[in-house]
Parts: sequence; structure tokens; C-alpha cells
Amino acid sequence: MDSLVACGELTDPSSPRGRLLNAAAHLFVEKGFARTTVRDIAGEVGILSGSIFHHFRSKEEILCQVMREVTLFARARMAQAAAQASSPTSKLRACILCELEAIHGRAVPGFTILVSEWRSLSGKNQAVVLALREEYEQLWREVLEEAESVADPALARRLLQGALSHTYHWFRQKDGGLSLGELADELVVLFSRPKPA
Amino acid sequence: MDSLVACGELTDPSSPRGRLLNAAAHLFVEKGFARTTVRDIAGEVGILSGSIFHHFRSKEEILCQVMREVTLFARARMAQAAAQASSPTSKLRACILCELEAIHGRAVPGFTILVSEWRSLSGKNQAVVLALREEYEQLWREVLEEAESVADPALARRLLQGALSHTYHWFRQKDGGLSLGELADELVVLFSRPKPA
DNA sequence: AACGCTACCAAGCAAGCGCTTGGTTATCAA
DNA sequence: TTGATAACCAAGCGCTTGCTTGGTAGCGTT
Repeated sequence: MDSLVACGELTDPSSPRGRLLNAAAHLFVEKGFARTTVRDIAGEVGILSGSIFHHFRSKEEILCQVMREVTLFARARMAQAAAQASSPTSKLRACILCELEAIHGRAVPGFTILVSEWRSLSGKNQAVVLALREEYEQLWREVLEEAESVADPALARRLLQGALSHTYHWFRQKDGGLSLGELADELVVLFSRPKPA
Repeated sequence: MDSLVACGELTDPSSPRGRLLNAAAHLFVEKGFARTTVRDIAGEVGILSGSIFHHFRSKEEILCQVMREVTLFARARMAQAAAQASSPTSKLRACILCELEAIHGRAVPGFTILVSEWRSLSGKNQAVVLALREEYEQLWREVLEEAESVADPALARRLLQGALSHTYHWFRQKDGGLSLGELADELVVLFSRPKPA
């Protein structure tokens, strides 16, 4: 996964720019884009607010770049997870678990803002991220198609995406409770039901 | 449905306060809470920004009151829809369609901000709205229980809620395309599958 | 030693924000 | 006629915001 950094697609997280992007992602998740100030972001990495604009042209560009890198990273991660699975159903399960971990774990910090802060982006920047997002979604549709999901793959993905992203608002990991794996199992059953003969 | 206005639960939409709440709901849906200014709201009903604070103590109180009234209205509307249906499955379908119309139609203006702007509310105000929301959710769980939905009713509701609220971001009514009714049908099939014997 | 480059500071500007204040007008009951 | 009340205006205060400017310290290269 470091290869993405090496080939220049992703920013080195130890570089000043990378540290700013990480801090921003963290704050955007925690407080939302509008309620996060450039002073917050700068403070998180120990510099003054004005210095941010040596690395980014505007606050919105920070959001845009966070979304860009998150999307690229999430796609690479899911492609890898899908490739390792054998059957169509286990592939679907792997992808579902992959997105659940992106939402709830530390696997892909900032993944949730792809949905929650979408409207904080201007039209032009939305187009930039959307183009990358489309590759991610295409992967999903292929996996759903193979697994012979309910309805057509595009619709199934949309319903599934809603169910998954909403888990952010209610799911909490705790001993004895539902685990991410079990939740993934439930969703596989729900969406990959065998069609009546 | 006007009875809620008559008994004082809901604000008369033709009163100054009611017109402000409607304007605010409309703007919050369109631009989001943070990007809507009190000057926007005041301008929409033709008064100056300072005059708003004759009716509300703060901008956040406007959001809170919008959410309060939207929740009460949505609940009354769904209870009526469920009561008119006969079988458990048709009840479920009625509720799903009811929420879809709340999200996409002009039926319950401002319904979507119950999810999208939840975090714009302070903890104290969240508690106020949550108490009302709980009645709405209880109705859902009863309907899902009766329809013998997949998994347990609470989990099914959460997954369903995610799928439904997310439709806001992709569903568009157009000739020849998927209608809200057809979408409701798909979701009924998905969630009310008969359990294997 | 001189240069160029990256990363940052110190100070602050202009605009926009939520909200306050003191006063005016219209309505209606006593 | 008087007085209370609701609805609103006009003006602006105090604060926060994203962002700009001019300058400096450190580092590697030549």
C-alpha cells in the first residue's frame, strides 16, 4: 500500500503536507468541515494558521485533497481485499467488511467525510473527486454482479452504500455486542439472496 | 393533520414564526445549517436579520424547533399511513413509501436535515429531539416486527433507515425511470423476506 | 561564500457572522 | 383615550473567519 506513496499518488504522511492532511481529516470527521477552522488544523500539527497557505491555496483545497487521497487509498485497499477472496460471495463479504472497517476503524481515516462533507465541496472540486470515486464504485458493481445480488448491481450498491455509511451513526464496537464481521454477514445474506428457481 | 396545529403542537405556518420555520427548513435543506445565515432566513420572509431574535433566542433554536416540528409531523403522517394499511407487509410498504415521500417530496419539508444536520445541534437540544424521534422509531420497529423482517427489528430498521436516507443523494424522479413506489416495492422484498422453514 | 528553496512566523486585514439595543408602528382590548 | 403587546426596523457591536503580506531561519548545492 506504500507503493501509492512511492509513485506519488499519495502524500507521504510524515511530510508537512501529509501531516496537515491527516490532521484535517481527523478534525473534519470529528467536528465537520464548517466547524473546523484553519487555526484548528494548524494547531494540531504545531504551526500557525497562516503557514497552512504555504501548502494549500485554500481551506477547501485541503478538503478536496483529503477526499482525493482517501478515495485512492480506499480503492486500493478494497481491490486488494477482493482479489484475495475466492468465491463471489466471499468477495462481496470482503468488500462489505472492507468498507465497514474504513468507516469505523482507523483503516482509512477520513472515509466518512466522503459522504458527510460532500456538499462542502464546490462543483468543480466535486467533479474531481467524483471521477476517482467512480473507479471505486465500478469495482463494487462488478463484485455485486458476480454475486448475483438482489435487483440490479447499481441499485443494490446504492442501497448497500446507504446502509453501510449510516452504520457510522449507530454502530459501536463492544464486548458481547455485534461485531463488524457479524454485521457483514447479515448484509451478505440480505443482498446476495439466491434467486428463486 | 391540521389538528396538530390546532392543539398547539405545531406552529401555524401562516404566522410569522411559522413562516420563519418554513423558510429556515427550506434553506437548511438546500445549503446546510452552517452555510445558511440568519440574514438568509430573514431575507426569505422579507424582514431584517435582527428581527428574527424577536421570535427565537438563537440560530440553533431555529434548527431545534424545525427538527421538533418535522419529527412530530412525520410521526403523525406515518401513523396515519400505517393505520390505513391492512396486512403487515402492506403496512411496511406504506411506511417505506411514507419516508421516501418525506425525503423526496414536498410532504415533510426539512425531513432530511434530521440526519444531515444532527451534529449541528448541541447535546442538550439533541436530547430534546431524540426523545420525540424515539416515538417515531418505535412505530417503525413495531411494523418491522409484524412483517417478520430479516434480522431483529432494531437492526433491520437501522439498515433500512440508512438505505432510505441515502436515496436523497442519488434518486431523481423522471419519466420512465424508477418511481418511489417501485423503489418501495424493491425494499419491501429485500427486508420482509419470509424466513426459511 | 553565495544562492535558492522549503518551511515557517508575526501581524493583521477585510469580510461576514450571530446577536443586541433602542426605538417605531399597527392592532386591539379595556 | 389609553395602555399593553406583537412585530419589526435601523444601526451597529464584538468576535471569528479565511486569507495575505513581508520577512526570516535552516539546509543543501554549487
